[in-house]
Amino acid sequence: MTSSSNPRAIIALDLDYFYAQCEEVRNPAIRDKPVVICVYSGRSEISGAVSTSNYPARRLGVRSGMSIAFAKKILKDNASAVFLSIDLEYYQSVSDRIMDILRSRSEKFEQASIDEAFVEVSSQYDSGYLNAIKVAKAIKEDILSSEKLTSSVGIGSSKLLAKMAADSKKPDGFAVILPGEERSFLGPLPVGKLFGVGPKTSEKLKSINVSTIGELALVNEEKLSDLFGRKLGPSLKDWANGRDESPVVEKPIEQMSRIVTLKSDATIFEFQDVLQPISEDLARKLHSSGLLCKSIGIIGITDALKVKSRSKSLPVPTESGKIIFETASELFSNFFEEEKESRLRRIGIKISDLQGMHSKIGSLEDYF
DNA sequence: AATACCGGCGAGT
DNA sequence: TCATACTCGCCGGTATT
Repeated sequence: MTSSSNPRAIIALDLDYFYAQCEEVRNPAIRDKPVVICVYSGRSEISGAVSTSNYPARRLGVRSGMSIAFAKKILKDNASAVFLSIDLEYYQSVSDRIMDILRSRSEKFEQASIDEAFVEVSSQYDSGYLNAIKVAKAIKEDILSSEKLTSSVGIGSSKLLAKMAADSKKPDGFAVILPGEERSFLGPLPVGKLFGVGPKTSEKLKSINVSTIGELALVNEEKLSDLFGRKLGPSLKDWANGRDESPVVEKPIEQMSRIVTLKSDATIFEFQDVLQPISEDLARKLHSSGLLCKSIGIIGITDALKVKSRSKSLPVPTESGKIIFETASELFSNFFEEEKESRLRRIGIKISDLQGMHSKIGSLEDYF
């Protein structure tokens, strides 16, 4: 018995410069001006980082992740530039409305982030993706009419291809990679454009003379495994060849975290006031999702910006803010005992091993 | 020998 | 220039069973 099936038809949707565009919709007067969305850390008047910006700001050199100070410097002669503090709740409410509509209308849907989603329309497959194109255009127009937001969409035979298609034409873009065109689309692109390949991986690939995705596609698999590990190595080769079987499926929440920047770096455990509210926050979020956590961790970012972490799995899953707080406190005390010289700039709590409230896991010994 | 746990790293939005 | 707040996946090492 042989079986064959059509390629999948997947639409990737990406809301353009999402946070900044939400602000443009809320206040149309700032449209066409450089708009910078800032995460102020509270250490000084302007300390903090740029979350994102609109295209006028980007054209002048503003980038995600740069310091607010640097963005202000770049825009210092631009009287019209607008710096706004991030308002995540507002963007989340806009996102929720859009995602709920898409989810309710799709047979297969996956929200990938606050501003990205996949819709699969394989069931009405045609070789020119005419149906997928029609659906994608309808989605774009829906979002434009209901929320006044532009978006970029890509269509391809996998999530990877659809996503990279969407990325290739931004903003307000529309790109289709037909089945069979995968390699010719990917081949000429620099490896850094491949989803999952960031600066570190690019650097390593450069060291073995691989600079394009087409070159990566030809590298010996064992060599990639040696360099990048048994999972990532083979995946890189697959992706570079346009192979990606990952399904369009909504993923359950796996972890939640909260982290804050301290007013000044700390060398001892003295953060009850900081940990208390974020513990309660996490407990509330857990409870509202109907989940329990089985492991609790702390995150610290040192003055040298190195990430430190400690974690502990619990004997019994919890949703208690008190237990989250007490466990995190204990982990921080232990951490500073082990690393007396550490100065922490940012601290946070991560809860993971999330499970449904009524999942029956474990044996009798867990209860007695 | 398999599985679980732990801390670190990399990547993405 | 001076560096946020999240999420996810994977790695190697070690402990547990």
